[in-house]
Amino acid sequence: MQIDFAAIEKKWQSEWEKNRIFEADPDEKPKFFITIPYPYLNGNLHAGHTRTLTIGDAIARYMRMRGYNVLFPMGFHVTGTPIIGLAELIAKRDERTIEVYTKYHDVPKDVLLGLTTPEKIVEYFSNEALKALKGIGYSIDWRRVFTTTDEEYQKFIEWQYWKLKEKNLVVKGSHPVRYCPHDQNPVEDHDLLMGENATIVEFTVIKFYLDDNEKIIFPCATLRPETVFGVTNIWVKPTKYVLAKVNDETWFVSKEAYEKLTYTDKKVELIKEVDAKDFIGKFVINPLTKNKVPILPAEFVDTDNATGVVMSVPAHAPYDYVAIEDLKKNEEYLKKFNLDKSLIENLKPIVLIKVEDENYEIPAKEIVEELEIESQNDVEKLEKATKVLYKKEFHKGVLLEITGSYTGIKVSQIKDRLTQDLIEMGIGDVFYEFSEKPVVCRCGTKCVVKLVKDQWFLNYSNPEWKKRVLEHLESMKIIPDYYKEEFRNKIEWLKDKACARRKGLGTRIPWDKEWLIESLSDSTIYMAYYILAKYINSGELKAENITQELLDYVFLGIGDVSEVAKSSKLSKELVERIKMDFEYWYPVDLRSSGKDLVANHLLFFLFHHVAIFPPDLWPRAIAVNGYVSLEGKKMSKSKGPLLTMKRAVKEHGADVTRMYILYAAEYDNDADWRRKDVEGLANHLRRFYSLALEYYTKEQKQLTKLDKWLISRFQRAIKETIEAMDNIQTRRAVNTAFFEVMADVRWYLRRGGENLGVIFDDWLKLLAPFAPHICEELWHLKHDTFISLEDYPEFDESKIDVGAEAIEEYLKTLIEDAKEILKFVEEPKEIYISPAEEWKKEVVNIVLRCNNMKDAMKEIMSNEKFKKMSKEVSAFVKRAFKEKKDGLLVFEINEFEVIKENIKFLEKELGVKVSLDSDKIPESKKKAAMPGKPAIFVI
RNA sequence: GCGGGGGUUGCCGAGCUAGGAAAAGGCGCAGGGCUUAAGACCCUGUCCCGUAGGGGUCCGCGGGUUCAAAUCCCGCCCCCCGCACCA
Repeated sequence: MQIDFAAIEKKWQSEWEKNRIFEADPDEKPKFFITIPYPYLNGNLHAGHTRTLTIGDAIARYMRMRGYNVLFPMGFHVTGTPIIGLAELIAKRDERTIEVYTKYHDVPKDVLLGLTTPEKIVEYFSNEALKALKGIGYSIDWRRVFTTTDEEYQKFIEWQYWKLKEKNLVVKGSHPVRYCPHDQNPVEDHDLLMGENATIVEFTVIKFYLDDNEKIIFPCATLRPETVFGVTNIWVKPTKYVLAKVNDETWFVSKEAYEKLTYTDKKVELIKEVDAKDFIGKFVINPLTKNKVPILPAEFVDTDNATGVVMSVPAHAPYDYVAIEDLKKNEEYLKKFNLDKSLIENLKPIVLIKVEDENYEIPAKEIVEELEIESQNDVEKLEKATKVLYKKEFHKGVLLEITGSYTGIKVSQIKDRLTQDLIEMGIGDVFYEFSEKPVVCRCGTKCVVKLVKDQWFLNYSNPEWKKRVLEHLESMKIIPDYYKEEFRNKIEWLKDKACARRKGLGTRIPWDKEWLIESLSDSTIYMAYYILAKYINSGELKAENITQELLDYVFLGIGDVSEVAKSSKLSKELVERIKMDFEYWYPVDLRSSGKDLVANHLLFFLFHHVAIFPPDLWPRAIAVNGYVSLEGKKMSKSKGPLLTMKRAVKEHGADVTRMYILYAAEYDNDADWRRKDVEGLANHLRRFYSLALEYYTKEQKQLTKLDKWLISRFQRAIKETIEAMDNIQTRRAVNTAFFEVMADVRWYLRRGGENLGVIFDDWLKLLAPFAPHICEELWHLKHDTFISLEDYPEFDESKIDVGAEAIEEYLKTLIEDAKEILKFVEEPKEIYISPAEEWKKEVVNIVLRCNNMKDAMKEIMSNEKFKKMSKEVSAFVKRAFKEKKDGLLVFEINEFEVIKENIKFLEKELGVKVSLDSDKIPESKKKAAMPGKPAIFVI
């Protein structure tokens, strides 16, 4: 049947808008404030947005029908660099960009070419987004829309930053970034030619002093500073190094290290190039133990890794152990450096870590021997030995007495503490290095780690702040629940975040105007801004009115109305009204978002709320959903493929698009958009529509047992749908409310049901959150209210009819069994059916007697005749217990009567004459009968 | 490496925290019905064997507990995602 989805959708969208039914203001009902992260507008809204937003809208509509006053607002995010980047690419007529934006974002080429400034892009895409969001029928309160570059919004952001500053949560500091010396810019992943997987690792530098010249420092770099207690010597590569002035010290480092140091916050100056050979054989002092140890040559030293000077810990480092053994064996090499063999022979490994349950003499020695490592050239095995040993010691190792005050500390917990101590003592430092190399910029230049100085940071590492966030997390609802653990881990992992930028759209840091506030940091508590936005859009509130005092008062209750009104040049009444709005709507009851925002936005969302607002205004719940792929392929905004929201709606209709995306996947699972499946769903909806036309307005007849079955089954669907929606399981909800009910409807019609209309009022309501337009249209066949504002159906236990359900179940199995038998009979003439009353009583009695299935099964299974059919019996007993729990043991149904009453139906289904004459059934067949499974005999 | 999730029938996916028949629902495929026809719709089948409702196999792999395990316990293999200054 042809249905003009588009016309129906347009009609109701305009009705909703005209009647302002989604504009939410405080009232006496309980409130529900749901927000979805505003989309970033460097392109059109796509299927990914569609998923997150449709889930949000379905929840909003559901909660509204459940009796809540629901606020579902939306804004647009445009701060940051990508929009500027896009404007530049369009201005440059970048071919790839033009292709992607015309082909995938559906921007007409002539329009696209005009989008050469960030402002034009923002204007264009926000208009498009608005059209898309309205065209899919989201129940958004559009009076509150805004864009993050609005002057008023910037006032709000400034306020937020002042609050953080007051609490000392924005601090100055330095941080290491990947940096391209040629471009003189930090590099992001997509700017890299090589080394995308490299991370920045922090080496601890320990300053060994040259014995005969205390001014020269050998800065040994290590990832395991605790091994400083086991140093027997230090290694340098026999090649050219340099002496450099680093701050006020003289360091001996590799040439590469010198280069790298120039990008740090240290003052660095080259003194001269030196030959490492001139230092080999000399001694340095271990600054912590004061031990005097020799400088020795080693070929394995990589001058391009950290300082190019390393400590040797033969007890715990396989490389060091082997290198020393190599030296002992190679007299010629020793001679070359004028080294005395006895010096080497006297190097005794110093063990400083004990691994629980193991009794190694010298761990490195043992593993080297175990793996039969011959020399330091055996790199592959050495890497393996190192990895195995380090891992074991890191996880299970404990420091021995030799480490003095660190005795007993776990290796896994020592690094940061010891490094900190060393720095405080003036004998330590840190050196940042890439975890893998090379790291090369797109321009071909090798990247370095640069320490950006004097930057503003959000002090997320602040333990007090973290603690409060963690505590709040425990009281929140996180959906799905295992993401709570994920959040816990991420909160602990979160470090200080640089929050200032040179480039991009955004708000300037109010006390340091040369910096822009980084765009993730300006979108943390903006849900509060939706309250203001209504008044801003109505013209009652202007940028100049939005003073610090006003926001302090509205959001935090600080200050006095009269003064606030005066300073903000607003009426007292308006100030109070805004404040009351805020107090009514806040906190956010649910933030529903894509899973990509867990480790960033959602985290910051929590941190900033905890920092700025009192505990009763902290968010209550977070829900996380997965991505959408297209025909199995990952979508990409910048490369394609991409399906825009508008296109999906245009091609398939809003309701089909919504329902498909809600049904395609649950929670954080990814959904796949498959055109064929979408069309299949459209058919289902058409079928639903025509069923409604046929039965909804039809006059009802007297209710039969079958009708009661339908009603009973439908009650179960209501219950499960509500349960699913309360858990934000839209897939389960649609599956139940639509597909499973549909399956029951099919059976109902097949059984000759005529009163399908009895469930339709409720069925339409049940489906309204998912397919609101169609439901609204059909609802109006009989009503003149908005279904969107009706009460959601409630589970009514009194309508459950276990007896009716048992009958239909019974008939289904009976038909199934009979058909199974009929397969084997060539020309069936008649089928005899006879219930097994005796066995049934026996089993039912046991079930009634026993408290649980386990005991019942034990008893039943002790009977040989049941044991033979353990599968069938257990199934029956399981059902019996379920029914027993539901209050009635429906297997009390009179099978004989049921068959008798439905004999016509059975004959129609089976295509043969059905008879209830048990005398005609041979004993052998009667034996196969079970409770609920009558004896069947075909002639 | 660390952390989170997961491996179920041709596919997508329930079920797995309360152990109880090859295991919901959707898709696909095959056959049949309806229809002038197509589409839609309805029915049946879709692990293997079977001329009586049965038997066998089965939920990543290997063990164990139990009358009974996809579900509980132990060991192993494999896959996906995050690890940041980017929205």
